[in-house]
Amino acid sequence: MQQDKIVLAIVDDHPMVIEGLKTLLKPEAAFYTAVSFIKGREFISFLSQNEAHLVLLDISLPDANGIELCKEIKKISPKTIVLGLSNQVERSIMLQMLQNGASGYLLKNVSPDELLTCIHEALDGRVTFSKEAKEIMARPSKAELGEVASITKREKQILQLLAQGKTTAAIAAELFLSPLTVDTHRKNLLQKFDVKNTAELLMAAVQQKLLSNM
Amino acid sequence: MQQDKIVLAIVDDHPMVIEGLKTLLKPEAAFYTAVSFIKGREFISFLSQNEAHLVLLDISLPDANGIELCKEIKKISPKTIVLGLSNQVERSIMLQMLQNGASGYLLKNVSPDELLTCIHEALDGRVTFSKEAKEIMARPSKAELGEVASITKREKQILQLLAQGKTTAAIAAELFLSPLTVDTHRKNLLQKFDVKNTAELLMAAVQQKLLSNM
DNA sequence: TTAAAAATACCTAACTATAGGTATAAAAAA
DNA sequence: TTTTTTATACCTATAGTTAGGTATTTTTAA
Repeated sequence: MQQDKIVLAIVDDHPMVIEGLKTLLKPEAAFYTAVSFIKGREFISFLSQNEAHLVLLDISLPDANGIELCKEIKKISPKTIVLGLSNQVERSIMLQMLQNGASGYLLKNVSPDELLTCIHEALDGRVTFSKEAKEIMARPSKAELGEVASITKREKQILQLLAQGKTTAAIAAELFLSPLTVDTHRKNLLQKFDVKNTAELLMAAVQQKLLSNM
Repeated sequence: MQQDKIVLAIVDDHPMVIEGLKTLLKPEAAFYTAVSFIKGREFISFLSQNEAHLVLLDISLPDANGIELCKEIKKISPKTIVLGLSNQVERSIMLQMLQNGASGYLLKNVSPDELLTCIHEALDGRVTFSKEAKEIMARPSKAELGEVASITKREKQILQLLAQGKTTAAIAAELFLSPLTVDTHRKNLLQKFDVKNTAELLMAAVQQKLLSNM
């Protein structure tokens, strides 16, 4: 009773990672057909004509934002299971991935066993994380799954000015606002990013590339 | 005329990268014996008892600083050729690696062909870079062209902790220093970078790529 | 082996950010 | 059109940073 193989896509700009994943998947090669893509957009093209059951999606691709890509994938093919794959250990990125429909998140130091376990779990419809990713997710945090940092225009603007070392008062003067208003925005940013001061806020913003592209 | 195989070591905490590299090396398996290590220290132990002709050394290992590790390797076994391997595109890291005796640097998006070419070149005694790494080496950074604040080890350490949102008191506790000392270091940093607060300091540090590696 | 640089530690006072609220009007979404 | 989100503004306290220093010891480089 031979059923069709599961189509497993790998999207990663590093050939060695692709090869590594393929090798780690070999023990179960009987069940999977692996296809791989260096570019995020290539996979989107593929997906519009073909089917993929599960995709291991690198978050930091040169030609696309992994988080946006995940959203796009789920829009084109809602049944495709997405597992985020990255070196990035930011909890907020993981949360954003889940919000955009991902079924889990693996850090690139995943062990061979974990990799296969996570793929099984994801194919069974469960949400899954690699060991280290799980630890990060377990970390206590105010930000719940529903309220992930999506910042408003005004907040982005204030973030930018904070990054220039400006004080609340200076920002207020520049934007013709009350310093108290600026303070409120800053406090909201701290809450959204789940950080406790401006320094940490800016580093989080840098990591999420919120400061470079405006 | 069968000569002994070249011992090629891979030091990387990601099993998938190790597998990927091994797969990419397969075409020339006749010439190489590949050994791999998840931990930097494991390789150091190995090296004290065995020989390795070339090592592909991941720069960002959890248990060791790649740059320091490179220095250590060259001390134990000066003949071992070290090729840095990383996702990190910081020119300063590459330069530090070379200073510590590395024969080149590969970014993890290296293509299969490049990988083999670079290994050949390194074994021939030449200094070698992957395509993208070469590009980065070719353009001197802003940092090197101009006004770079030269900061001390201690200052770098404190900068890193400030980037984690830690307060003077917290940093002092972590480093077993007086808060007043930490404060002095922070003040010196502000002066060196010619900025007026921690937020601006961190952004300047990010721009000069002083925070990504330690 | 000196001189310079780095790391250490202290002081006072002023300034700024952070925590934990509340509240209202104007835009956007549902 | 109602509901939700965004942007606005305020309050009280406390915690933490910044601006001016000075000064000793320990390392590193010349």
